[in-house]
Amino acid sequence: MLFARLARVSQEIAATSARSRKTALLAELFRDAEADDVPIVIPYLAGRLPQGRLGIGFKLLNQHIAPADAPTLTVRDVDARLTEIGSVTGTGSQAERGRLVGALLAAATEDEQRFLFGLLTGEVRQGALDAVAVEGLAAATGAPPADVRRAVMLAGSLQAVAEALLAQGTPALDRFRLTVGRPVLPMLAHTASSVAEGIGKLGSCAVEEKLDGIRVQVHRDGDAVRLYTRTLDDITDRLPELTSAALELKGERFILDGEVIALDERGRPRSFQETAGRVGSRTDVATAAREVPVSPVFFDALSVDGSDLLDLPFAERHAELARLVPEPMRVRRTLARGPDDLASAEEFLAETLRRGHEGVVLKALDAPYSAGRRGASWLKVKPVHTLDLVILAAEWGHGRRTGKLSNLHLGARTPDGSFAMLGKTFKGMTDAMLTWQTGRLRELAVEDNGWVVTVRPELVVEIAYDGLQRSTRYPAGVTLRFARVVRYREDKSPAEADTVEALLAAHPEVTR
DNA sequence: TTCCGACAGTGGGGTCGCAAT
DNA sequence: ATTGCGACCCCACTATCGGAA
Repeated sequence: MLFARLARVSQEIAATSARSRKTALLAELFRDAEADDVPIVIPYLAGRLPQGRLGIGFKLLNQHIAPADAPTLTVRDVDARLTEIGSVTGTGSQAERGRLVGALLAAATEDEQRFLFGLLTGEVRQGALDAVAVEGLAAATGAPPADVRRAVMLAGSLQAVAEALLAQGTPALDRFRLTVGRPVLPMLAHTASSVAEGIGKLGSCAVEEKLDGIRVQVHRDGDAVRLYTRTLDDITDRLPELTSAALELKGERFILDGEVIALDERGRPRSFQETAGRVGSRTDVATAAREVPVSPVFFDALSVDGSDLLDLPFAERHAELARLVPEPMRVRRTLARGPDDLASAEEFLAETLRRGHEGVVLKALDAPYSAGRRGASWLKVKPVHTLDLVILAAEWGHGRRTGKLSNLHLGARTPDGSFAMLGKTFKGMTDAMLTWQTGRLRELAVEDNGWVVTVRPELVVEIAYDGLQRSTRYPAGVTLRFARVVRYREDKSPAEADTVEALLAAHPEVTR
């Protein structure tokens, strides 16, 4: 199959907003793909590269090579060239990669260049990624979409399912079963603004501590233990204490879902940065493990002794978990049997926060484990802080925000009357707000370098954030975690904005 | 007809580790 | 030795489509 066809279809998908049409376009293309093309076409049209890391960044792509007049590249040509580029290592490899990328671009037409650029920068922007590709795959083969979706969750990848399905048809889906040692996409949670709202939606539910660590899926088959992250990366070698913990459990074969977190000697959580640094350390695991030991805390069981628990209600899965895992290694929890238990659930949240944790997750007791989905049966509740900050600058947006000032630089007052930047945010604005702030900020502009527009610090905005964390990037030594805009405060002057001092005082644990 | 679940898009900060300088 | 940068961790929020109610 010609690469140009993918480029054209991707463009057509991007041009329509109807998901049904996107699905139909993908299905037509999948049907026409030869067996050897499938492993390439599927990820490309889901906006991903099968090779993963290639060492090709914006710089290498931005060479302005004259495009070819006529399409000649096949998808297999492109794949082979990218594999070659990814395999170049050693001294001068960046220059060699640049040459190879240039040659590839020169062989591509203008449309193909554009699609390549999107693929390599992860910005395909066609409004269709894995989920729509799954729909297209179902349409192309006549398989029920729900069955395809489930197979993808259990395989942990679209790729494997697509190849089997296109080669062998619907019966191939039966091969994708929950298997110890093969990771499945984890179930995710929605947000609720309060415990009351969450209980209102779920009714009878478990209220569990939300730990600020790294999600981990633990597989044990006899003496073999494997650990996987949320994106199914294998991190077994980095966390030997988790392997030991899994081997101490009574069961021989199981899959557990939980969180790994670094706790201090009093059992209080260390900062997320410390936990993340530990989990990310690969080169000297022994030293890292000595300095920042981590603990597993489990909250779900997906498989025990060969039986698949995914479709069981959470209450039953948890009973299995409790049989297998002793209490200290399970997440703290309480039960709320509906709105009558609201007070005790709120007290549980308060106690959780006193213990230094992030918040709670409410989980419907009757819900199955919806692998890979952000199901509505798990709702996280975290306290939200707000500040009134001053806009110091704004950055021009990309994609659908092109031409709009999008990413705001936020500052807090300092004792000398100037403002210290605390971070940026692009979240929380509606389209109307984007339009309004673009106009307003241009009135306040003192400089525009084409990327950042610096403004007079006169506009006050109310910002919500989840907490404060240490930073080496910003002058106050701290930055806001997950900052988002709540509303503009044109009724407030910059002199009424919040101060760095007050912010630090509100989060003493960060600077201590 | 209205409501709401699921998706894609738009990026944020930090950390690690590799490659280039 | 330092620096640049990609890949992963954590993540919130809005717009939109299309099926459910």
